[in-house]
Amino acid sequence: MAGRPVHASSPQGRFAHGAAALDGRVLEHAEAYGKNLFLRFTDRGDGAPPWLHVHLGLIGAWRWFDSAGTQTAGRPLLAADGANRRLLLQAGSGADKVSADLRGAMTCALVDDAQLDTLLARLGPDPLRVDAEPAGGYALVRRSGAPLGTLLLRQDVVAGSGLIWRCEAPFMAGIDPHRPGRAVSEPEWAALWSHLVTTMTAAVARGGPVVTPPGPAPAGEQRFWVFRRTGQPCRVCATPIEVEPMAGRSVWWCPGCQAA
DNA sequence: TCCTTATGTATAC
DNA sequence: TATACCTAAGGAG
Repeated sequence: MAGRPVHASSPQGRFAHGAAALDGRVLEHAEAYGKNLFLRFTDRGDGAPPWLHVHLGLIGAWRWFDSAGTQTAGRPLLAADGANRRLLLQAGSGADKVSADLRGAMTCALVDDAQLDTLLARLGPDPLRVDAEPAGGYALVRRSGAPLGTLLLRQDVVAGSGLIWRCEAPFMAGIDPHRPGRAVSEPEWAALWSHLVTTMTAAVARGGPVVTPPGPAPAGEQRFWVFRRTGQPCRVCATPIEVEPMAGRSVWWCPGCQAA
């Protein structure tokens, strides 16, 4: 949609004011920082903020449709209806028309440059960005007594990391997620970061879902080293994968491969 | 039809 | 640490 005027509406009504402020403006570009998506729209001179900030949270999703109304991307919606559309963006006309349907997002708001700066200031290095500086994340890790598995959920440590990565990255680096941050060495952090860059980049290239172990996986299948593999044998050493609550959510790890 | 779960985070204790 | 919030799918009854 970039470079084209966009028709915006909020069929659900929850974002009606914002959609009205966006309607008809040209989308200049889209950029992601961690889990946050920012869309910049041209200034129409009416004082409306330039940025649309979207965070999908736990359940949000974008779904894309072509001019015929056929879904072309995003998780299929079985019981399709327009009632829960937070934001509907449409660009082009005739056969070139495309639509993006946003549902269930945790955040969908217009922000100005200052608010954007505030949001970005809370984010640490993003493994998917070439300008990322992982040392900033390590500075927080090395002076924290919190477990690595907890630190890897913090967006100021690694922007974009989440439950999958807080399990998979420690496995790939051979570190027990219970290990306190201050006991993670600089080379170990470098290894964690390298694994995050490689696997997150691969996930984006694949268009998801995420696949961390090397080797072929059937289209649409998710394969992980430890994530949600409670009791199953480790793919490396066959030790049963363990699970336990950490920071209010589950953490999975291999007691055989991951050094305390 | 109801209940649970989901790759997240802000806020109130 | 608990809970609220948003939506949709799958399973139990």
